[in-house]
Amino acid sequence: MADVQEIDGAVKEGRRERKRRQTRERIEAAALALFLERGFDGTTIEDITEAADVSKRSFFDYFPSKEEVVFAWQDSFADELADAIAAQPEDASIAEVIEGALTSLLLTASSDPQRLAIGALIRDTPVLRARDQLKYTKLEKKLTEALRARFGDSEEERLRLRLLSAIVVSTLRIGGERWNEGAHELSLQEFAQHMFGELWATLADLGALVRQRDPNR
Amino acid sequence: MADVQEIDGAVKEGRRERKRRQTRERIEAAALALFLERGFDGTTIEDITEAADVSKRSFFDYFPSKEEVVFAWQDSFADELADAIAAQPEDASIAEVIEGALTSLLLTASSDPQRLAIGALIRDTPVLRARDQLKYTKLEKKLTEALRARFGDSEEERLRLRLLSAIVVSTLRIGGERWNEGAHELSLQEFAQHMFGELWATLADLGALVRQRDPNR
DNA sequence: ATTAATTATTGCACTAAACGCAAAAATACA
DNA sequence: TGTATTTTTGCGTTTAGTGCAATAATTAAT
Repeated sequence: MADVQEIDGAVKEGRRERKRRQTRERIEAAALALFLERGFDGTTIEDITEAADVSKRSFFDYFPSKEEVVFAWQDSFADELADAIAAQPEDASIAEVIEGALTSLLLTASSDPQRLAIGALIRDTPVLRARDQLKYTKLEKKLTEALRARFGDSEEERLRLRLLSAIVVSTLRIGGERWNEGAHELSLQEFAQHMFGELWATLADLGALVRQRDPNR
Repeated sequence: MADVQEIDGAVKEGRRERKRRQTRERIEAAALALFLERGFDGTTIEDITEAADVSKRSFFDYFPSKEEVVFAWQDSFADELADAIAAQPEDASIAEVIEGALTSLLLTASSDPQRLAIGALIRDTPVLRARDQLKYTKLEKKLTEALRARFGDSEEERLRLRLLSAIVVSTLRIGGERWNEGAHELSLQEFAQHMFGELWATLADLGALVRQRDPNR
């Protein structure tokens, strides 16, 4: 009764870590399934712990709150962004780097049905929607770091890159809202292209306007 | 015992409305005083209702949650923004309108010690900080509306103005963060001027960059 | 293998937010 | 004055989240 397979498997992960990871995954899976079925507010923590077969108290040993179960995964998105930025061609301009990285990231994310389902869940749950804003904050931070790493980190550039990051993340957010408002004749890729087109055009127009009024900057 | 003064006072506001308003104000005042004294989390709703001398249950008849007491007032900020936009000179460019309106709004807001205190409270209370993000959403919406009212509302312009609003609100947010990071040798007015200067310059640079790569837009 | 030290899991009691409901109090109105 | 309406309250209930101490599982040491 005491002997289990010790043969293959990860050499680094002891029984403790493995079980902990499994339990965490079990809670997460049970929670998401229930959320999608009955809604976030319609699911109590007890429902989750019963489905995952752990005590109510243990839930809080894995997640600090009910909301965190929904958002735990999404830190990875910001990290993927940093990778995507670094993966852009050497000779690309800053605008091209951003557009390229974001587009490829979007296409990847949108092909994951789980993510789409969670996105829908967040969209029609007010509490989650509020919390979701944090995602953009994180994204903005990561983007700023990634741009600094690639395009310089001088004191003068710092604020500029931060503003640029905020602009890009806002575009992403607004694009997301528009996309989810329905009625897309365009593919996601075309849509993204269109959004970036509008963004760059807006910047160019405003830039020209300001330069014209105040030429010596 | 039944006769109270009915002489002067508002003719439109009956005793009912007046008392209700007074109670609401009493709760609000008591809550804010306690929050500032003991912190948001360190204050229970019972503390508030005792100080305001109403039942615990009545609290929820006036405010849907503890947080709302803090944020109830701040809807007015977005409305003031709309007014400030409308009040800008006729011949001002869109950039000038925005910079003018926001600057005057900022100066007004920063001279209200109550607002500053609440701002500080929000800043060092995580729950409130998360909720505070909604302010920017509202601001963005209002700004978009105000700009549309002033600069046209064609289908092509809609997205552009929405992007611009997001950009401006982001600048406001980032500026606020920078300002609160401390060490200001500049006055608030100078600081705002500097932030907008950086914003317009960033837009102009990016605009030029994009036009140069893709001249026919 | 037995024992000792860590770490994970659980049960239980507790605080606090928020909601529903129906009784009681205050106010308006005729 | 009496009656209808609205406000306030008390009470019970649900649920999220915490603290603590006991128990169980795992790892490491002898």
